[in-house]
Amino acid sequence: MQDHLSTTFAALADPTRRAILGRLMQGETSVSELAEPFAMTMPAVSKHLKVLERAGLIARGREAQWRPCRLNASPLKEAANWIEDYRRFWGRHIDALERHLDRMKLAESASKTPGVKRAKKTRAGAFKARAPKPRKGRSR
Amino acid sequence: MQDHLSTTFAALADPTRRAILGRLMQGETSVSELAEPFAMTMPAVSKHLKVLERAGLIARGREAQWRPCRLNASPLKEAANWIEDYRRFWGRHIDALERHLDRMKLAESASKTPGVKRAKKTRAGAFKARAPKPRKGRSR
DNA sequence: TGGTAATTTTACTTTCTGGTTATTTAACCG
DNA sequence: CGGTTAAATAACCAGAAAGTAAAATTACCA
Repeated sequence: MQDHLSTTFAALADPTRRAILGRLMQGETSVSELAEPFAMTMPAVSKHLKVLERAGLIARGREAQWRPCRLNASPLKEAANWIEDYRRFWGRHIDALERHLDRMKLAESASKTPGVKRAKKTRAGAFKARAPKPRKGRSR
Repeated sequence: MQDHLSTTFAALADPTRRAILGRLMQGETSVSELAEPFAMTMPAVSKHLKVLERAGLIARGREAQWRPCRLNASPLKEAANWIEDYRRFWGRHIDALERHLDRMKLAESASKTPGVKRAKKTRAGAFKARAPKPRKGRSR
């Protein structure tokens, strides 16, 4: 997965990991305390912590038999900066997401209904505006 | 992966996908045009687009045999909001990330050096502050 | 009607992820 | 010393991701 930003986003793409970061906002703590709210074994949490650590989102110390974890949010700054560039785009086409979610919901209930088989009615309608530069030359 | 936020972050955790979003900032375009900069086949790009679509980050139309893609940044808003909560944490412990990166770099070069075998000197040093509530009772 | 272009789908492979149980390491404590 | 506690590691597994090549779909065009 190579680059730093990808590692950061990948680390955030898990609700357990985000919850762990949330917990760490209120102060450094031990692994078992972090694990407690979750319905999973310690090694699983340990792996999540390793992912967070490799992303630089947490730092770990050692205090006798405990390995306290503390939050380090700086990689989030980089992520936030990346997202910032898109700020001027949310706001226009605002409801496209909602339409998307609606469609998802429909698709879901449709898939729950057997025998429907996805009617072939998906034609045109959206995107009548401009053709995307057909560029006849350069078949490549 | 279930939840919406995880889906969004997962979609962002790939440089190809982020580049596609970047390209889409300068306007809607066709799949083959999107694919052009990348050293991968069309089906691969098609899959990336599907990931972005399922995350609600792009919308797709149909114009004859083209399926133009357009950017929809609204899910990024949600992601940005989540990250915002951590803003007050970057800034303190600023250099923890840099230390982390340095350690990574060291580990890398160390692993390139055969016969070193990781000297046992990793004790204490960091985290002398407060023990994380040893809580003697409740063995559980 | 047949050809061609754009894109998706299918089928398959490889690698990564998130979880498990069982074992090991490290440090405390009596 | 031996026992207990905190955590990591090892070995394993199922399922998702990311890629490929080849076939199918869809619509234009002569």
